[in-house]
Amino acid sequence: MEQLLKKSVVQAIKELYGADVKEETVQIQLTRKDFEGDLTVVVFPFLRFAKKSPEQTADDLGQFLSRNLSDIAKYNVVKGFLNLVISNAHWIDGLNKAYSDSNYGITAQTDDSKLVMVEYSSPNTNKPLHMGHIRNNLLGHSISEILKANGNQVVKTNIVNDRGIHICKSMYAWMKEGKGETPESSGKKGDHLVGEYYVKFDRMYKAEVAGLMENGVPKEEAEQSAPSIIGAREMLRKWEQDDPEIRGLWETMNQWVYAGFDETYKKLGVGFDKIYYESDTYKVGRDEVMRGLNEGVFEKHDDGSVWANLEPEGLDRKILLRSDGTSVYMTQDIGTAKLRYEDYSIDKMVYVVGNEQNYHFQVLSILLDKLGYEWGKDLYHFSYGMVELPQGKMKSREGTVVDADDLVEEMIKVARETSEELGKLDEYDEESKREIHRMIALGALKYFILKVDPKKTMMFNPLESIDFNGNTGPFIQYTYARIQSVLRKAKDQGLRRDVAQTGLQLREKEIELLKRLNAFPAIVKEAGTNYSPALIANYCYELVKEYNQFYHDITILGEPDEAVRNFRLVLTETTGNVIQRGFALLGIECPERM
RNA sequence: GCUCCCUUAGCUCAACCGGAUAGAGCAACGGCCUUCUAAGCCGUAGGUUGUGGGUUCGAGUCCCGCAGGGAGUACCA
Repeated sequence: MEQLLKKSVVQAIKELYGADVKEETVQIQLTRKDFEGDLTVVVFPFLRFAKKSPEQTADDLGQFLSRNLSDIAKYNVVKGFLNLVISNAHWIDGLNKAYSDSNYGITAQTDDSKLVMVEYSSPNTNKPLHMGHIRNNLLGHSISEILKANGNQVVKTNIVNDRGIHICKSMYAWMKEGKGETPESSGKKGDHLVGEYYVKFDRMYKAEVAGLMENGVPKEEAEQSAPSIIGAREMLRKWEQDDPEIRGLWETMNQWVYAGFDETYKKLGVGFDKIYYESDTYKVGRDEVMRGLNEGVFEKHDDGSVWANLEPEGLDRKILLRSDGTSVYMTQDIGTAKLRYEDYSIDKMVYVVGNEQNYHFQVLSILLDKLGYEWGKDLYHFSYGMVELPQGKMKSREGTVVDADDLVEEMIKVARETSEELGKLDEYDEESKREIHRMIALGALKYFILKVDPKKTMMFNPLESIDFNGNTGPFIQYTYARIQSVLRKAKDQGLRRDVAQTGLQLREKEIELLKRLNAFPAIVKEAGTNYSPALIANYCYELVKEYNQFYHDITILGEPDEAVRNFRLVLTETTGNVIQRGFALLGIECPERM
């Protein structure tokens, strides 16, 4: 409709004023609620062609459009805004299409679909996942679903940062103080256990540095010469030299962590098509760096470290290999990228990584370009904002984190309590109840995170917890459950549904709802081009708010006129389908009752 | 120091690449369950969009200055 309208406006300007305007300059927006109408044309841009007042110009256009477009029932002019009222038949026709199309709003993949690889999660294997990782995982999963819904082929990938100084720190502390503790012996989840040793390392290290400083060693020297950091570095060096003992311990501890991560991923409902391990890719990266060095792209310092000089690009120098020959983060990212492009014919590479790494990706892109990869500059860093606590940023080492597993458990507990208080599920067995509580808890958590603009820093206050009323996931799930309840009752009464008649008189709430439903495909597209699950979340909220008003004001099953009742049932079912489809794009499930 | 980002109601967030009188939820107060699920619906109150300029028919949105907050700039990842 909007496309058609734009074309007609262009035509109108030509016929009325003899000027050529581009379709892009035609501004169509939804009419504000305070005015009568559905769509509004902004006429200010055309005044210079019309050489008339805004009101007069709008009126000219209004007359032209209602003559030429049958779906325009009437129009009115307020200042420079032309408000168009679209016919009911048009909206009902749109509803019927949505109702009959089991993929309404979704663009199917085809043979020449683009292949998009989405990297997300990418955890370090030295500590458990926290709230920040949850945001990353949920965004990555949702973005993947949204890209699929826009006709792309998507490969979800995870680069596990399983090697490096960080894991050596946990290993060092475990060797020193672990006394052979394992997940089995302690009953602790593997990632949590390893994380504890990471924290222990930090305490050990800080104590050593403090001790050295008390003995008059300067701070910087103390930080470099503390026994624990030297020990950890030594382990990293041995690891890169394939020392069997170190490799054995490393493998054991990593397995503990993977088992823990798998559990958390499963709970969150996220997954991957292809997993890369830094322990495999860093060598490829190291080879690439050496190649760059030989080709004169990088430079070697006297101490043996290898650097990229990015000063010509207006940036700094960046280290690529340490003086002891070990790799840094950047080294492996180069290798990982190369491997991926060898493994897949990638049209677009998306990195879901926090905005604290903006600089890193700027550099990565330049380095790959320097190494001769033409796709280097096409990497897209989906840069999302941090999750902050009232005390500020989360820090794993200092233990100021909201643990992912704890948070999910807490949410389930609250969901169960709320549910039991309301008592609507009393006649169900424990198993079904647990399943519904889980859906609601995750719905609340996921929606809470995904409804905010990914680019923005967001605040989470653990003390206030996450709401289940108002603009929340459970509110939207509740509406879905309510809809299913109506549909079940309709079925019990033997009511059949069929496409609605277009000639019906409609109530205002019904038209509002129809308009919302009509907008869904455009929202899915917009969410795709903007990489924004938040647009889907906010849309679902507005749709559901609209539906609840309709539900409250207007009877469905009690309507005596069969055609009208049928229309309302179609409207109800379609709303339910759109909610479910929209929520699926967010990775949120909808319970049939709650 | 240098670079980038942020600042909207008491709190958490919206505002469709510059459009009409800046919207929701939470918290507060008041109404609505004999009727399709009250995790709902309706209403009241709450704002000089951090601040000062500029650009134009029109600025929360674009440009410049200032204040406050954050991130990056490591032989950390």
